[in-house]
Amino acid sequence: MTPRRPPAPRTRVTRDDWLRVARDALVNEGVDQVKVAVLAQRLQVARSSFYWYFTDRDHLAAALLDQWEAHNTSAIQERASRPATTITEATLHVFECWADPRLFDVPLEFAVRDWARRDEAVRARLAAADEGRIDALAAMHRRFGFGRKEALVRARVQYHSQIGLYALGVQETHAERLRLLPLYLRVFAGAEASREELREFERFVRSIPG
Amino acid sequence: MTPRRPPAPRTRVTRDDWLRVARDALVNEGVDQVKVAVLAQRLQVARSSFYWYFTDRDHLAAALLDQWEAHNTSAIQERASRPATTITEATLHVFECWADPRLFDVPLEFAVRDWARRDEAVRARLAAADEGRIDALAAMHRRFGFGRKEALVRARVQYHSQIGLYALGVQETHAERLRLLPLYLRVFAGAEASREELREFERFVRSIPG
DNA sequence: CATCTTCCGTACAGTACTGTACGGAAGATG
DNA sequence: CATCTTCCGTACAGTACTGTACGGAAGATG
Repeated sequence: MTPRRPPAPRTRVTRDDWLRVARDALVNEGVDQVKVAVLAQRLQVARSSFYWYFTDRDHLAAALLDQWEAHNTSAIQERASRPATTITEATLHVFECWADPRLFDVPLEFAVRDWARRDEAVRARLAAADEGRIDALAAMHRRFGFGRKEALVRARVQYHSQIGLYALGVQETHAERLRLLPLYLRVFAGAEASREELREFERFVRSIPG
Repeated sequence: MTPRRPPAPRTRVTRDDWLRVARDALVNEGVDQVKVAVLAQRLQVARSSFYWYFTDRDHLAAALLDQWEAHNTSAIQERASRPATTITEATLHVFECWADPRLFDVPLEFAVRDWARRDEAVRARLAAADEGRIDALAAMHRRFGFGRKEALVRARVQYHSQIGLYALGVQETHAERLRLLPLYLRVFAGAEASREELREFERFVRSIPG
């Protein structure tokens, strides 16, 4: 009846493989391009494998969102709440998130933001995340004597500015980042960083691989 | 042969109609959802009408980009180069762009940014636009005595912060915007705005319809 | 090594699009 | 009012996807 097939190398893939290529497609091509057929081709496997791990496309989308939330949301809050003796030192702690791609997955963050603009449920999750992050930054400023309103404004400016920087897709080198650092701190923190604080941050930046 | 059709109301559409629904689809659903079949249905017309005005989808995409460039790029540069006696007054001029949706089409701006993340040619046009806008803001700061480096940083912070604010999809009311205005100015311009300047901007905001 | 479980290849049915061909309707023009 | 031009309806061919059905391969298990 059915002619015997050649032994075939049998490239099996895991659920994580599907998630990984889905994340890449989301980041590089947008949520509309996260297509089962396309991912299957990239994984060199039949689409039916997908339907073993996920019920449908919506199920995959939910899994991608869970991954984003678990990774990016805590990074900022952790750094913002870390003990510091000056506002500039505290601000530099937060800067570590922006400097180290392992702490904050920028491409994924923006893919989710694009996605949110077209999906009500995603939008709600994202708004909650933004609020939590800004609250953490505002609390940080308040610990260094800023009033409630000014702390909120400074938190917003800092967060918006960073998100905006990413939104523009600016590719600053580490060198330029360090060169302009004192000026950024003057604007964001309203104070001058000490030599030691700057040196400490520079050490951190140099320790980032890549 | 062919049975006579009922007279049919004949809803004809123009090239601008196609562009309008395409813009709306781009803004609300992303470039991947700008589909001839969908737009035709929204216009209640056959798809063949589209192919009368445009050669294909790519041609429509180019027309959308032209429209964006013509509208949004000049608004900021015009306000940034307008004469002013203080840095706060100059900054408030630029703020008019962010306050008045007629001057700067925010939804379209962000739809184009999403699009650029996935399309090389769009990315290049967007990068050129960003650079031109920031240059205009930096030149504005230099006119008020800031050094070259600090003028650039202040231009960036202001522009990035605004783009970031939009990226977050923050919906500030005019009232809140006005309430926090002096604080934003202190951060961006590094100076206090005069009562008269604030009152002038408030008048502008109140004159915006809607 | 017989059976069980996990995963995937193939095939099918259905949907949603793109672009082309062509004829004809309706208004514009002399 | 005959002809011309502009635009659109219908029909067709082709492509790219989604989700389901089912059988079977390959490793896991006793």
